[in-house]
Amino acid sequence: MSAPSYPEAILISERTIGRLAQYRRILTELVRDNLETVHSHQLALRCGGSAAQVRRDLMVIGAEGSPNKGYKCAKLLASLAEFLTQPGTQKVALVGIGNLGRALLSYSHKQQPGLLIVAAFDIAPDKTNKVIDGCRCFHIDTLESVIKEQNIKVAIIAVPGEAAQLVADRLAIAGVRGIVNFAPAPLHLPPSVFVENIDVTMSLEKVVYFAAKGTQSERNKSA
Amino acid sequence: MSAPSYPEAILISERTIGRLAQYRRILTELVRDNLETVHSHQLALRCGGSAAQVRRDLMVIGAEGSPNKGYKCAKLLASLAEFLTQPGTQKVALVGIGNLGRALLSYSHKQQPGLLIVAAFDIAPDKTNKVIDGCRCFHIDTLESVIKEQNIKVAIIAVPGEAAQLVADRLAIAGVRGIVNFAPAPLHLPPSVFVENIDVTMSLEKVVYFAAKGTQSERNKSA
DNA sequence: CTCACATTGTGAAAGTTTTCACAATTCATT
DNA sequence: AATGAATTGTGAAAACTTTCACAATGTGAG
Ligand SMILES: NC(=O)c1ccc[n+]([C@@H]2O[C@H](COP(=O)([O-])OP(=O)(O)OC[C@H]3O[C@@H](n4cnc5c(N)ncnc54)[C@H](O)[C@@H]3O)[C@@H](O)[C@H]2O)c1
Ligand SMILES: NC(=O)c1ccc[n+]([C@@H]2O[C@H](COP(=O)([O-])OP(=O)(O)OC[C@H]3O[C@@H](n4cnc5c(N)ncnc54)[C@H](O)[C@@H]3O)[C@@H](O)[C@H]2O)c1
Repeated sequence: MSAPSYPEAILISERTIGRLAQYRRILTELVRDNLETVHSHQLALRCGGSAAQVRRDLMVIGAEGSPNKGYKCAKLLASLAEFLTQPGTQKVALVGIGNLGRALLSYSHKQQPGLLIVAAFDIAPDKTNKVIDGCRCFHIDTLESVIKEQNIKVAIIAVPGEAAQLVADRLAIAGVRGIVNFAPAPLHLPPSVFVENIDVTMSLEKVVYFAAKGTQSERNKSA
Repeated sequence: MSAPSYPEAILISERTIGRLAQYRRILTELVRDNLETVHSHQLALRCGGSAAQVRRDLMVIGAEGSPNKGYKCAKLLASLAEFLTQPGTQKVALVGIGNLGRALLSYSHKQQPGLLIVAAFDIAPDKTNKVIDGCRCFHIDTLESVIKEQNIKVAIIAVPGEAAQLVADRLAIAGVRGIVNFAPAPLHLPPSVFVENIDVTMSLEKVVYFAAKGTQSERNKSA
């Protein structure tokens, strides 16, 4: 017996996972447009990377293309979808129904296959106990019970910076394993919770800097 | 005489610039709270990095701290502000007054010292020729003239993906040198224009992946 | 005044990510 | 069938980023 002692599941970098998600989005379009096959350099063009990088990324999920013909769109899309976990499957919670929160609700709602925000929370009574863009809005007091009831594992934080850590702690205790954080404050959480920060002000300041000084190529990318 | 032939202005990485912007934000708070000095490890805690990294970052702008006492908050803030170009100085344009665009307008408006959105554009007549959150909204047809008139160098794109490249081209021709792009499409522009992509869907998918699989530490960060 | 200590500044090591470059493979055409 | 052109898969190099670790340096206590 003894656990098979896997070759220690090769861990895949955050960067690579992000790009794989992009490839999925692109392939969804290609398949919709009835494209049969696609070359690495075409994918590179559509995501802003290099062909070599596309091939390397696809290597990690064991995708196979054929020389001179490239990758089969449908097959590759299926591989990516399986690898990344089906979209639409994951239920997402939103905390903070302010200006940004409402934009995200309308966005989630519109996305075709995308991730779905199924519950939103706020502390302001006038924002709760209603349905916005098809999503039920609850008072923050019910956060734990709703998250557990619906077995939600992913959340988005869109509350003011001062409230972010408190909200994050509660989410983590309620069982959330991954958070997208829009508040400009670092979250201190156990490493079992994955956090992705989106800091719009920081991005703007970067752009201001490089717009003023000489630019720095528009390489790499994305949040 | 002869131009001093600078030691070839050491080019500073995008990552570092982003963190310097974070330090500035943190220091603004510290100064507001009348803190005299700050240690590298305190800054690290408040931005989610390591003390060594903070020191290395500050090194590139030639900041000086004193052993055992750390950095002088006021002086460091001044150095950062000078290095990054004064905030509030830079005028920003917004293209796309949809759900996200309006959230950004209200945000810009609220930010204390922050970057200021001074002109917004949309193609829909019902969104233009009014003032939202203190920002004048114009029809997209007037983009070139307004941008040139106000000498705007930085813009935010918040239009649907299909329109993004077209808008970007027009911005670049009008003289914009840096763009924050929220549309999930890569922009192909001359390298003299700096582009920072913020891809919310990609970030969410990353979080979904790492929430499902074992996590990957909440290291590094931000957009 | 001297000592013990906390902290900076930084060269060098370690780690990570991207790019290069090329053999192997497939397909279209002759 | 053989040739040539295009493209994949991937080891190895290059480039870049972070961490380590420690000498140098102020600071405050005794
Ligand atoms: N608006 C933007 O475009 C934008 C862009 C980038 C980042 N952000 C960040 O996103 C966050 C939200 O921004 P916003 O513009 O939507 O602000 P907002 O003030 O419009 O909305 C914040 C919402 O959070 C709610 N809230 C406050 N404390 C709470 C708590 N403890 N629990 C639950 N809900 C609480 C408020 O009632 C409000 O509805 C802020 O941290 C902001 O810095 C906003
Ligand atoms: N809403 C979100 O939370 C969110 C999050 C991440 C990314 N995004 C992306 O940001 C962009 C905008 O999202 P949104 O939710 O605000 O969409 P939206 O449909 O609410 O707004 C888009 C706006 O762009 C305008 N527009 C369309 N074509 C234009 C053109 N050629 N020139 C000028 N204006 C034009 C429309 O009139 C509309 O007002 C999209 O690319 C979306 O994928 C949105």
